[in-house]
Amino acid sequence: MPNLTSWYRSAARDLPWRRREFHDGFGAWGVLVSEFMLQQTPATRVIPHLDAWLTRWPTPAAMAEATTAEVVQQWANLGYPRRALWLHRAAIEVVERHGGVVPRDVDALLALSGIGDYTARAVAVFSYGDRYPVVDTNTRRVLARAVEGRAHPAPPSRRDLALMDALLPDDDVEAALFNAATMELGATICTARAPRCEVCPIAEQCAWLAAGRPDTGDARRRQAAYEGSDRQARGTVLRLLRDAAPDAVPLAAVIPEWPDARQRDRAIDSLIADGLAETDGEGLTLPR
DNA sequence: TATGCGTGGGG
DNA sequence: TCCCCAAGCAT
Repeated sequence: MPNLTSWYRSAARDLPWRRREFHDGFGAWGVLVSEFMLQQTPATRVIPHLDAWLTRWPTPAAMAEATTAEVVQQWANLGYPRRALWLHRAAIEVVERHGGVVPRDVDALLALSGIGDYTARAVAVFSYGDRYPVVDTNTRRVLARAVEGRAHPAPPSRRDLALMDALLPDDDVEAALFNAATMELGATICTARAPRCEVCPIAEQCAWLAAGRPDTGDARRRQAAYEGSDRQARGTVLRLLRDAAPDAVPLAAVIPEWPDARQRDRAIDSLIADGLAETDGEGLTLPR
């Protein structure tokens, strides 16, 4: 798909982590932080937080010195606050195992907390310029459609990596561009809900379009309802702790109005178990 | 392999 | 309005 990278060169969004100054200023640490934030959070929501984060903690060593409470509070409303915990742990591991330098080796990256197949290769490729397949949800959707002729990708698997690897150009720089271009196409043109095939640069090579876009409206596994869920309870408790920090909230004042007291207590217990909260028996706080 | 894990914007 | 889903990861 040779027209994909040429399309990317002209159509790519101007995102902070794609700018030269960003890489010059924050290096692989900046890429790592941005990738953590981008895990399941839209780019437009990440942008306002990224600069503040990196200004406060410009290196892994700086962040390793922070408390969990500070990190969770700075994470604010980005969602999935366990990511803040994992990023903090990863910073500490980078200091302890790698002298404060984000590793280049994919296996070393994979061994860091909160880093999986996507993030490890994203850092290796987008920061260090090495040649690996970078496969995220956008890439998997583009491959499912363009190559396999299906509206939706199968669940993530190692096969995605092999498929993308086979499509990657030999040259490191071109391969990195191809990775980024595929993700960008999925994010902006080949979207999940309303793909804009009319302006797609690889429409002529797309198996799904050639087949008449079968199964366009098929819904996949439904996300569990959020209203009334344990996750909502956890989110509400944690917001309370963030707003109160560094002060503790008396246990009796932790969302006493919550309709399901057992669910509330379950949320508190699970936050403590995750390391996102702690208690002395009287109050609840973000961990010190 | 399937599930749990936040939060908010857009169709 | 409601619902889909978003640069995933750990278990």
